[in-house]
Formats: sequence, structure tokens, C-alpha cells
Amino acid sequence: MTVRVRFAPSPTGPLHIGGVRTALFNWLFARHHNGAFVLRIEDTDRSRYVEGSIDLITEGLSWLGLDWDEGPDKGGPYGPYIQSERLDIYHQWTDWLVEHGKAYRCYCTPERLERVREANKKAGRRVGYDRRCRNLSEEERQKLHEETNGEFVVRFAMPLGGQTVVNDLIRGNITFNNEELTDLVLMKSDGFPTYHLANVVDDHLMEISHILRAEEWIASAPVHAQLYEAFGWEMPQIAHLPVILNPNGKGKLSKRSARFTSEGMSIPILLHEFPEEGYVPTAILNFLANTGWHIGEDQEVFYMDEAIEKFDISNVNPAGTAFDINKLQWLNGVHIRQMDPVELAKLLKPVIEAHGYEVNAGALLAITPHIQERLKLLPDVIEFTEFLWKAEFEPVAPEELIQNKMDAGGQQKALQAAYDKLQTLDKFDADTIEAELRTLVDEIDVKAGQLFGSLRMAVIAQIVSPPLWPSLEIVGKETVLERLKLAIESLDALIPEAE
RNA sequence: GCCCCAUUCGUCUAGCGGUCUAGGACGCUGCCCUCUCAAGGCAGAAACAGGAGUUCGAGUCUCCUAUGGGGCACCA
Repeated sequence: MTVRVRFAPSPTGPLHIGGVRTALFNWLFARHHNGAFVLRIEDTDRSRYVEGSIDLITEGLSWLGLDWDEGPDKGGPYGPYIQSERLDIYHQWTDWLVEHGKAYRCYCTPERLERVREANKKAGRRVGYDRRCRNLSEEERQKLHEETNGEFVVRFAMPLGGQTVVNDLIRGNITFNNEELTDLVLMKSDGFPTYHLANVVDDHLMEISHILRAEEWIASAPVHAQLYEAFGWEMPQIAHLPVILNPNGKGKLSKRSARFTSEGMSIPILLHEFPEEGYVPTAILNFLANTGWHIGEDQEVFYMDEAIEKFDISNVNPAGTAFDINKLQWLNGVHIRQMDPVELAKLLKPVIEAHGYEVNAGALLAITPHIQERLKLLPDVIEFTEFLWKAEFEPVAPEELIQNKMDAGGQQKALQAAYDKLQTLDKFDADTIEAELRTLVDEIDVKAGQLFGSLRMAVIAQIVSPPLWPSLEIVGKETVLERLKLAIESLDALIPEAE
């Protein structure tokens, strides 16, 4: 059997990271089985439609590298792939159901429905439609038809008794009592189908073999199963993926979760927020693949080619999963470290520019290998390399030049010695600078940190910086000497007997 | 309230009846390395929700309880 799966988002705004995980698992499953990954847009709710969402979705998936074989932009043999363009198909099958007595027209107003719901709630009964319109006589039907000006919805006539068993690929059999299920609306009064109808019709017509969707759908799965039954269609294999929970493990991950932010860590939830905060695609994919699934062998870090090879839906953990932002950040650092430095520099450039700095391409390329293992998020580049982009040098206060167990005079002498030594160098590269200054440290009998720390403050003017030697090389001999001179002079102010 | 799903360190997870005095990872703590910060190395604290069964034997199977989650729309 050919494997065909689909990711079917609604164009109601930006992609949620939970949706991305669903897309990823579908994609992994398709690629593992050499099947097709179909993108379908479920825009059957006109009130929630957000202009531009479809582009947001396709751009997001593309950014991550999740490519689809059929979809609204690519077409394919089962199109159209946008549900609002398939309305006649839904009507055709709805009519079929009504004609065969498996669905019926319901004339109840939203107000009446609300009253029924309230009454049920009060009486402690299960909430749901009371099936008033299910067994209308033709006269009653006609009367209601006139009263409501022909406005009606079509409801599915659920079997009233018996049980429905749904075989979930990761949970096993789930059994429901039919009497506890209500007659869901299939066709809305505005002529658009509900998810329940559209999803079943499309999955069948598009020959979807496996449905991998979020856990939220478990409750309506038996109705879907009964719909396939009513149509006489074979139901695809189905699996419900665990929900992603808030970082504290309480509740479904939601936009509100940003407020749970602790330790100053902000929590991205919408896909587009991830690049904004400096996460890289391979890390996000790796992280998402790790939530609810594991690749085995105690392995945490991997790329999608390996995940495709090993993906197995039956290994998915059925329990909900807290969004572990710490682990994501760690993984991001790991993936950054494993990148080609040239590629990393390309990613870093716009981040620095976004901070209003002009980037010197040569300097960036030179410094990148030295900051690579220091970055967790792309914007961390700023704190490490700011000294390279600042238009004007801002020297530190002379006090900050003085290292542990040093006094101003001693510090000044040490810096002067460094100045003298550096001045003589013809080759001003990292290796040479390091070798010369290390021997100098012995010669003038100070500790490495006592000289190098001061040098860092004098030239780079940052407490934290990339390694000194390459930093000095990139800053350049002339500038290094200039700044050193400035620092040495500034120390005069701290030496009372200077004159 | 009703239905459904789940429950191993704080978190992500391994474990599919004996090899579990429960393994890995993140985070945390300590030490080492060290020009700062990282990275890396080593060490450490840290879990089978509880109770009944089944079995020679249960983290692994069954039931109950508790807890958490999902759902109960003319939203998906």
C-alpha cells in the first residue's frame, strides 16, 4: 500500500509550534515510507479566516525544510487542496447522506441550541444536541423550513446504540458508547462543511492512508469512524499525537504561555517567533522530533535524514509533553556548533545588522569560528562581537583595567611591557601574539590573567569577549596599540606619585 | 458534571515479566581545563503516583483510587 499522509492546517493565523510538530511527524512518516506528504488547507470557517495565513504556513514549512508533494501551490492529482474550492464535493456527499437517511436537516436556531445546552448542564446530563429534528414528520419539516426561511444545517444521524472502537496506532483500541455521542453538524447553514465532514470526504477522496493528528481529535474520532461507515468507505489508519503542554506541564501550550516565562527566558510559540529569537531550523526539528518520540540508543542530537530512517509511529509516547525550553536552547547551541562557520556567518550578519550595526564581512568571517561554541541563540553574537562594530571606541574606566592583586602602578607597567612587545611584532597574528605575550608574562613575573584580563579591558572594553588572540588580530595592530596607549595613560590618574 | 486519554528523576525520555540496587539527556551542584565567557572532561543530588490483585517473580499485565491532560460548538 502506498502511504499518503496530510498536514491540514487552518488559515487562522501564524502556525503554532504544536501544529508544526504534527506536520513534522506526518512528514517523517511519509518520507520514511517513501510515501506522499500532502498539504491541505482547511478554510471552512469563514469567520476565523485570516488573510495571508496560507503564505505564512507555506513559508514556515519551507523554512524548516518540510517539503510537500501535493498542495495548493503545487497542485497534484487530488486537487484542489483548499477546501473552500471543494464546496460542491461536500454538498454532493452531504446530499448522498441525507438521501440515504444517514444525515438530516436541522432547523434549530443557535438560541435554541444554547437553551438545550444550558438545560442539559443544569440537569447534569451530557451536553449535546437533543436530536429534535432527527425524526421530523414531513409536515413538521415543511413548517420549520418556512419558519426559518430555509436556513438549516445538516447533522449526522449517529447510531443510537452500540459501541464504536477506534484503533489508534499509538494507544491501541479506544472504545466509545455511541449513545454518548451526539449528532454533529456536517454542513453549516452558510453552506460550508464542518471539519468532521470535510476531513472525512477529503481524506477518502485524496486516498489518505494514515491520519496523524493532534490528541484533541480523539473525542470526535468515533464520529468520524461512523461517517466512514455510513459512506461505506474504508477508514485510514489513525494515530493521535500527544499534546504539547506549557513549560510547567499545566495545560495545552498556548500563546498565554509567554507569561509563564521564568528566568528571563522568553518562550516562542508561533513558528515565526523562532527565527526571530535566533533558533535554527535543524535544532527546532531535532527538538520537535524529541518531543513525544525518541530516536533510540540514548541519542539526543540528530538530523532529519537519520530521523526519517528511524521514524516509527508506534514509538510515539502517548502522554502529553511539557515544552522544555531549556533543552531547545541547548540543542540550538549544539546545532550552531556543528554548522559550517561560513554558513553560520551568513546567519549572523542580518542579526547584527538588525541591531543597527554595520557589518565588516571580513571581521565577521574571522571571528565566527571563535564565537561559534559560545552561542546558544543567534543574537548572542551581539554581546561577544559588539567591539567590532561600534563606530566609536569607548574606553573603560581605569579602575576596570586593574586585575586581581594588582595596583595601578604595576598594572600600568605590565601594559606598557605588552605595548612595547606588540609594537615590535611584524607578524600580528593570533599565534604570534599569544606566543610573545606568554613569554612576556614570565619575563615580567605576572600571572597570565593579570596581564591578559587587563589587555582585554583595554582593547576590547568588554568583560566577556571571544578569545583574546584572534580578537587582537582582527582589531589590528595599529588600533590595538592606540587603545593600549590610551589605557596606559588613563592609569596615571590612579597613581598619586606619578609625577 | 459526563466521556476519553495518560501517569518512570524538576523536564524530555530508555524500559515492551527476571539482565532495574531503574539507563541517557537538559537543567542544577562540585571539581578539572582555562586569558574572560563558553565548549569539553569527571563526579554528584534527583524518579517507577498510591493500593489491591495475576505470577515463582511486576516499572513492565489487570482492577480501583488519586493526579494531570484532552474533549463535550453551525472552531478546527
